[in-house]
Amino acid sequence: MYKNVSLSDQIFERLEEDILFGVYPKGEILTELKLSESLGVSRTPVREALKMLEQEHLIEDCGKGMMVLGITLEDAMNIYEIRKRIEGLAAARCAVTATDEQLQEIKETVELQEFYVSRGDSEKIKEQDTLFHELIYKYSGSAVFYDTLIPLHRKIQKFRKTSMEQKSKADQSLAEHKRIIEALLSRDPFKAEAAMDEHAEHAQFRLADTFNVETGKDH
Amino acid sequence: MYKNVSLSDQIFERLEEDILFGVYPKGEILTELKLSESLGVSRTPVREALKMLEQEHLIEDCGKGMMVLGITLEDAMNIYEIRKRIEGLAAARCAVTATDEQLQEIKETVELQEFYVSRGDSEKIKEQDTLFHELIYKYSGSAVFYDTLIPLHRKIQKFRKTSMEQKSKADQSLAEHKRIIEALLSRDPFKAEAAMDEHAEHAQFRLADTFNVETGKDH
DNA sequence: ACGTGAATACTTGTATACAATTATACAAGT
DNA sequence: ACTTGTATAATTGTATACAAGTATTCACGT
Repeated sequence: MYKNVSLSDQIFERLEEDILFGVYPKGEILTELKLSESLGVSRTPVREALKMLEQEHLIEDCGKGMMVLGITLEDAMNIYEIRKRIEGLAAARCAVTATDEQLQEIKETVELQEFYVSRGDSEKIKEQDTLFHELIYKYSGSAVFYDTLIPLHRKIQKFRKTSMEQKSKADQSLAEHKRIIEALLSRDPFKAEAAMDEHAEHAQFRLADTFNVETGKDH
Repeated sequence: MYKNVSLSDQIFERLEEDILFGVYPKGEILTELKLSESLGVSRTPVREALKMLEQEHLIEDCGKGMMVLGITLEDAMNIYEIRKRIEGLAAARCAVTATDEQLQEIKETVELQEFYVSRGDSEKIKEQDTLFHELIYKYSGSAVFYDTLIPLHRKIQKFRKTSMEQKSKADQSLAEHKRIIEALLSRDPFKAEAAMDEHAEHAQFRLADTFNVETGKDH
């Protein structure tokens, strides 16, 4: 399920990160030829990587190459609106369907996150946060949750990392993860759903606070 | 935003439909060479089509080719669980952000749907149903909703079509679409959200009834 | 100065060739 | 009968060649 060994995949991951972290700013135009030359490979794997980025809606064909779209703060807020509504469900399913070993795997990410929070390493915190959520999607018992939530969660990694640079926010996030893993370990889908819903809600607040956005209501 | 002209895209659409409708049953193995020969094209576009199908999780690399996964009834039920939670939000946004022309475009699909319901043409009903929902995603004001909901809605088209073969269910669905477009035209996000949420809920019931599934609760 | 049109360069889509990996079949030894 | 090793076949990953379409440039006429 998770092999990223081919050149195409490597290039995809690299470009995805570069786009999400602004190395290639919005509006920049990427062409197969230039990328293949700068990366020292042929057009074929570059082309496949661009196809994947296009499917993720991070770039767009603009006639003279692929234009970088990237992720706006507004996109991120909308992603949280969606996550608030379905991550709890995924967590509830996970509480019921995951094996004990899988729950231990999730627990491990919380412990590592605690370690990195004590060190103030926001990059590593973000990594464990990513793993925590992705494992819950993975063990939710249906690929539908995984496939739907993974791209959303991946796309906001830059914003998540920035939030984690504030100690108080990193502490809050960790505390919420602890409540979630506790609910999962006690096999309580209701508690897991509630804890995850609250986590998503708070994470959105933290994002809004970090970037001084009006949280507001949807309508 | 919507150009599907290249061979890759044509092959993708054809294979996607064939997989979703069971022409290629679950477990069947597709190889680039065989497909390229049977379609009379080179491996390159076939390869790209397979990459897209893999990203949509409809096929999976199994070492000796790509194995067809397809969509199970359980997947479809999970997709409805997700749609129930976020389609209402998309509709609410649409009520606020869509232009009058765009709303007319949506209304048009309801009128065509009514025509096809009177004829009992389930294929055409499904097509207009698809268009109705996809336009709402599209005019929801954020690509995030579109990108998230489109693959989910596409994947269950076979189940939607089967449901629409029963006159009573087609009538119900049409009536619900009418309520939604009415709310959209009155620019009422709350009514639009409520009407869409109810529609998704009922559509799930109709699916469950059609295939004799326990609707149950999530947990 | 401005529009028009042709030539040019750029970019992608597709086909094909080749290399490398992996699966398969089959034979030999225990 | 079962494993092991080897040869063979199948399959994909990557590079490259070529064609077609599209944008750009620049010269020319007005």
